[in-house]
Amino acid sequence: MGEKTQPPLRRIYHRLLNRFGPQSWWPARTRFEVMVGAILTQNTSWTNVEKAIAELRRHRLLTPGALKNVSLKTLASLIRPAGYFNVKAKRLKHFVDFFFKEYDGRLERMIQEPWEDLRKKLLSVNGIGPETADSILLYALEKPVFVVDSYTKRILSRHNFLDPDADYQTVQEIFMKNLRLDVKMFNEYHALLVRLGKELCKSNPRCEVCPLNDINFDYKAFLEKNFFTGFTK
DNA sequence: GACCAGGCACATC
DNA sequence: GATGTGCATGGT
Repeated sequence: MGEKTQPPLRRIYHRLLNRFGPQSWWPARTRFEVMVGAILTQNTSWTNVEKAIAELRRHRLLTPGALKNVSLKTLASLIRPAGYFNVKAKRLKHFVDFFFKEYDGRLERMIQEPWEDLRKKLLSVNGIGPETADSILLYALEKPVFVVDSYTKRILSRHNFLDPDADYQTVQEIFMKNLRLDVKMFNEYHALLVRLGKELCKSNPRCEVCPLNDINFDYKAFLEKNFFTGFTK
């Protein structure tokens, strides 16, 4: 595709907020629960994750200590509804092991670390990639990091602000170099993009009713380009 | 029954 | 470095 112009990030944000209202993320009772949810929701719908979280809660496993002591087998069976349960059970274990090894299982120790250092450490944990790390940083620890996900890319590229296969860091920098590093706003912004993605920007989009439809977006050209090839990006 | 969902690691070229 | 594949359930 041709040259991309800089997306009007403030305008987009206010449009979304005006249309959908505050999303009050992350849906969780504790910081630790946010971190668990961040791993469980990898490539998985939140409704399925909720079922897994409910099971963990029912078994009183939503604390670092309890999760550390439960067997891998039991853990996997409880998080079944979240999908990829064998993989995710290991990932949760890797994460709690890391949490105890680095911070003695104490949130207050983790949260006082500069987020740039913490981010690097999180990324070194097997099973934690950039989106999961940033979700933990922003939503569990309230660090000013912008979370990029597939919806973010899809929405920006549909509106021709982004190459569809731009990498994570490129997309993240668009936001973090052009907005105030504001935890509350980053929280809301990402949640709003997910809301837009779920509601209107799915594989069968109705972009003519998208609240961003007049922001650098040629709906007719979009349809001509994508109608026979699918809308997945 | 196909397709999708708030990714990531690993193999292979 | 780019590209492909396995992981798995539940909703539409």
